[in-house]
Amino acid sequence: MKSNKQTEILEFIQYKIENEGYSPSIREIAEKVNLKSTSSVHHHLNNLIEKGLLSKKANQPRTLTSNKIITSFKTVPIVGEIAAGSPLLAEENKIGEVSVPQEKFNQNLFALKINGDSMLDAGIHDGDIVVIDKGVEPKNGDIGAFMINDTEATVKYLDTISGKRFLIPANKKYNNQEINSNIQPIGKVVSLFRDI
Amino acid sequence: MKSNKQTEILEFIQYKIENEGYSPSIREIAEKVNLKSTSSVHHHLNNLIEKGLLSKKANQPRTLTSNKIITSFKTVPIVGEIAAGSPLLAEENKIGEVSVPQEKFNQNLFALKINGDSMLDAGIHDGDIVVIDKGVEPKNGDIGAFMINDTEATVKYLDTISGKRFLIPANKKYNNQEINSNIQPIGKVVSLFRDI
DNA sequence: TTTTTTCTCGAACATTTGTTCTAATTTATG
DNA sequence: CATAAATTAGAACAAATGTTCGAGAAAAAA
Repeated sequence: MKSNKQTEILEFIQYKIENEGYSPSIREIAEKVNLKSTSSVHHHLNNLIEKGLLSKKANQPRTLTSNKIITSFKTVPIVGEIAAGSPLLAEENKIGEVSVPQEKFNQNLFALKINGDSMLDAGIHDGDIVVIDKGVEPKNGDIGAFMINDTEATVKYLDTISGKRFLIPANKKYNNQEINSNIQPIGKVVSLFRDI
Repeated sequence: MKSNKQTEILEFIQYKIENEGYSPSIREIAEKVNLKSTSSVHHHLNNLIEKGLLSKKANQPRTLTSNKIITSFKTVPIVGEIAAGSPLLAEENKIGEVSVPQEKFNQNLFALKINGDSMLDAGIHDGDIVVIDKGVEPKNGDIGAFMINDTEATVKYLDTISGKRFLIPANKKYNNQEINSNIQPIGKVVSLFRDI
């Protein structure tokens, strides 16, 4: 009962773009939603654009784009958790790609493939892919990625215990590691992907 | 002997579609690749279409589509883990969308938002999104999604214990549940997404 | 009811665009 | 070199499209 003309139009545009690969024309929209005049559609389109749901180029046919939250994706490189010697993000260390929604994409993202079970109790398994934002410095309680001795990348909790800062694994099999000058934060872990 | 101009055109079209959301016009292509005449572009486009690299609708502006396989992502609907009464995949129960790589996409995928900690020891947390393949029946040892009494959807391990089949949570706080006629398998859990 | 707002229609117009044709130019081929 | 093929240019045209305007119809508000 909630489907008014504008959501009908919006859905048709999205359907058309997704399935045909290009935007419908105003006349195609008019026919689809049973409007006899192109100006009626035009009116609704302007309304949808004002609401921020659509974009279009003036005077250019079939340039409607939906501002749906999840429209496009960007790929970020995946590197292995342990990089020996060479720079972590060097092209040689790239082992794949993972995609993240555009809305959370920025130039500071990359992904790390987890090696081992040191974060098991945080629900991060061996082989999982975590996405790291290099632009966000991990704070106490955060899960972050850290570079150790410029040779090894690792993912751990960060926290302060009696005045000292530690890398804290989420697995009792491993010990805390106090942060010293050999440990540099890379960024904060922001999402996780797993193939089961 | 492949024309450099044509790959230039093809790449511009793909770039434009990916970044602007719609196809370029012939004149826009001409300007971009330094051709002074629309007919020159027209000629190359027909050539690319003949090679099967492009498609377009006759006499319709900006309807070029690239036949490259990299549309790469499809969205699958997310529903909440507990759906009371109404069909699980009904439009009203949809609470979002998640994207999966095209190579693993098929019509049988949907996503479920995890509610609760019953699979905590399997690294599946409250709020995680799991992707389910309805076309794959979960086998012993698999993590599957199941419908209970046609009213509740749940994610559990499936396994056989002394001849009987059970839904097995990954958390000692919860008990196994023997499978009876009220429990129907929905599909197998194939991937997991988490925002941290 | 009256008034106001929203929606719709029809027509006309200007722009953008795809298409076609011929000829010039360049590039390959013998 | 001469010839053929491919590429490009220019112009003109027809079609598709977005835009605007005025007026009527429908719905909502007062």
